[in-house]
Amino acid sequence: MTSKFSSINPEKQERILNAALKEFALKGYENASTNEIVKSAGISKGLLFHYFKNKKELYLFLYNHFADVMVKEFFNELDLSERDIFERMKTLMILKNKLMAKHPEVFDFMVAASMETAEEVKGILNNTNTELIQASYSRLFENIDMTMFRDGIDIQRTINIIMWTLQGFSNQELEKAKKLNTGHHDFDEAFKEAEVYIDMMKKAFYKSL
Amino acid sequence: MTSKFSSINPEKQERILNAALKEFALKGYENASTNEIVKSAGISKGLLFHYFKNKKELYLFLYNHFADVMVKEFFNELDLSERDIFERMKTLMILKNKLMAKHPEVFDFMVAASMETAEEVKGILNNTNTELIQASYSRLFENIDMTMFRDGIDIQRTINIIMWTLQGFSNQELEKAKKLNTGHHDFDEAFKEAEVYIDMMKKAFYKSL
Amino acid sequence: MTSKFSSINPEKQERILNAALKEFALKGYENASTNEIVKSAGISKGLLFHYFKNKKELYLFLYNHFADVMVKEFFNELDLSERDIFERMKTLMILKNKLMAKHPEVFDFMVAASMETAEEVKGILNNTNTELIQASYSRLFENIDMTMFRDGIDIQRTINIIMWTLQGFSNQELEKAKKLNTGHHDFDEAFKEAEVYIDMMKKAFYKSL
Amino acid sequence: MTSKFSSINPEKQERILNAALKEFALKGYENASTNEIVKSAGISKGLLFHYFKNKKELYLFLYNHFADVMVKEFFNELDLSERDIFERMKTLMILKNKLMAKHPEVFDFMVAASMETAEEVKGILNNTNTELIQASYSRLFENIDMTMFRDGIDIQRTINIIMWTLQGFSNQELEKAKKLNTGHHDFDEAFKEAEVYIDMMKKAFYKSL
DNA sequence: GATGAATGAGTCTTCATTCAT
DNA sequence: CATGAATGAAGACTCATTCAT
Repeated sequence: MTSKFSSINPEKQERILNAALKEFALKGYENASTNEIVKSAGISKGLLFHYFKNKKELYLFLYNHFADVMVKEFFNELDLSERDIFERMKTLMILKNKLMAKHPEVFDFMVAASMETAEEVKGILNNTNTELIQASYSRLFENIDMTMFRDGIDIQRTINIIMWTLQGFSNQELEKAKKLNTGHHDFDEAFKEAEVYIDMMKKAFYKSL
Repeated sequence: MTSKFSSINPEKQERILNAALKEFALKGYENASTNEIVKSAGISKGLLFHYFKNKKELYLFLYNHFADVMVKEFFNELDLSERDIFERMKTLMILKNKLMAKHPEVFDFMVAASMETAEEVKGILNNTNTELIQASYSRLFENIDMTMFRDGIDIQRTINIIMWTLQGFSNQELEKAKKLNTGHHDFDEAFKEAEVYIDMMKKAFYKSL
Repeated sequence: MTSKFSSINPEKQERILNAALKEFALKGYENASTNEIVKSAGISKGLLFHYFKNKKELYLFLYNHFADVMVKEFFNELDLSERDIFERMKTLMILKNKLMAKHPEVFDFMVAASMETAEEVKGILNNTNTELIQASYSRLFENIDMTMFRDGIDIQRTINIIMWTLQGFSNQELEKAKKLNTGHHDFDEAFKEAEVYIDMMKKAFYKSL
Repeated sequence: MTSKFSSINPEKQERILNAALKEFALKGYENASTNEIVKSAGISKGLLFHYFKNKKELYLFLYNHFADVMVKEFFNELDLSERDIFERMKTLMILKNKLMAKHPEVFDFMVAASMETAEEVKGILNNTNTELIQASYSRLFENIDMTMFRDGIDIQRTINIIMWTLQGFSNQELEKAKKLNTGHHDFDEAFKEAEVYIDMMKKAFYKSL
């Protein structure tokens, strides 16, 4: 079914994908209008349903497509040879920010999708969702240098604390940015602040030199 | 406009509020049907729009009403005389669980509301949202005993680490529960696990005895 | 669901019923357009679906309604005290012709309905169909005078021959009328011709005087 | 227009014809989907409309084609040298049953076509219809032995009575079979029953020996 | 206050037909 | 010959909102 779509003019593909992405990101699955999508993609009503047999299939295709795109771009740039967990997390946060700045609508869409409540789409999404995310997440903590942690410490749980802390911080910054909704807020300051947290956690969980 | 509603038979008020709560929690703002609401509230179409000039106003009223109810019930039961931050956070988590068990639909609604993507409602909600949440959040960390923390430590940021960690843990447990969707999962075990994290953080951030 | 419809302005009821009747008779179930129905009934799109929850329910209501009307009108006027089978069949044919002249669209609709192939509607229709028709048909042959038939003749099968013959004749005349589609063709002649067949059958199956 | 079609690979012709036959028989004219036809015929959309300028022409071609096929097969096997009307009618009924068993889809299609309500197709069909049927029907009663009938009897009308009776009986059996929708019902019994009617009519209309 | 009939723009989806390749 | 991308009108049905009663 999707082969039809994959084999057409890439420029048109992109137009359709972007139109759908924006509409779904903005309005959610149920409320998004296929009418709006075709209008802003500049194609006819019939054509959309020639490519995707219904709204749901379009949505799922979008989700898989962009999840793929983002995950690939992410791991392409992520340096997994860095074995210090904090360095790794720092580059990870920077990378995430770069991607968000580069494809903000894709991020909006993925976030909206992961919160999607529409019955029709919820189940299927969660499955694909977790597969991808679990596969990806586990890679983030592969091959970490454990020798740096204090002796006797519970490393697995410590990693969790580190992760939750950095996530919490990251979300806080995001919220701030959204509130100001000045397109770009001061990333440098945010990273300095992140370093402070990292230092606090190093002091707490790493062997003291 | 809402004065009309406030001055009617409280039993009918509740019927309407509950009908709307369920419908919005289940289907989200856009997809919720005023038809279903009036049917399950046992009132006429016209009457609903006599009380609330449109769907949006009804939604906002609901949100404010139940946010109020929950926050009040929360702080009613929360013991702010306990000055040890970990004890406070522990009772806070327990309280949250109790409230979720007692009013699951209200929680569903509030969560759904905070994730609401519908344009019409998103903006306004966030405003009200943050006012309440900021007012509430700041109270949670009032009058904490700072003397327990290691000397020279950055207390404000340490509190953040503690909070983010416990939130992260809490969310993880919620996700697990959702995935199993057995009505109730093993809370005792979860609390034991929480204590492990708390002990780790005490060791890291409190003065060693 | 139908109570809504039954309780409105009878003049409007009739407008809707007639509009739907014509559309369904002309185009069949699947091809009939609810758009056309509302347009020719002079009501809004929403209103039709306020009365009938979908096209199918409207169709079924129509069918039951007009089957009822026709059967009632039919048996109201049919004289079941006449015990001679040929006299009875003659009056029956006359009556059928009168009804067809009086409500031609209803007849078109009922005939079309009984031939309806649309899956959605076929099953349900056949049930109601046969109940009504069996109940009606059996009454047509109640209390016939059997003493007129030749001795030793198989009366039940003879009645079948009579019925099939008169039906065959009736259909032939209908076909002729349709082909000429002059609104009215010469009924008198047709009845004289019917009498000829009746006389032939009397000679064949009745005792000779 | 049809010359294009007639001059292509016969195997492909048959594939297209059968695909269309099935679709039209199953869904009726309006509801049949040219999409389904091309899919199940394994040809492209454009090609179908290259052969037949539109859906209607395809339908009409099908109808004429299969009417021809059936009529030819019918008269091929029908023995017109048998001059006794009842023997002729008996073999005719048997033949009809054999053809129905051999080409059920064709019969379904022809029956559905003769009941077709779609405006576009109704008129044209009836014309073609009657030409064929009249030409065929008249042959069925050619060269019948009139000497068997009672003296003074109206032979033309008697033949009608015989025909209508046997048609009526045949339809009744078909209805029964449909109601039971066991693929095959007891034909032997049906033929015995037919013989009973035939004997009754012989007694009534033939010279007594 | 209370009712529910009425509206009509909007929803997704289908379909015969055309035409550039 | 043959393809299948492209069209857009039409399909059934929904829904928040209004208003006469």
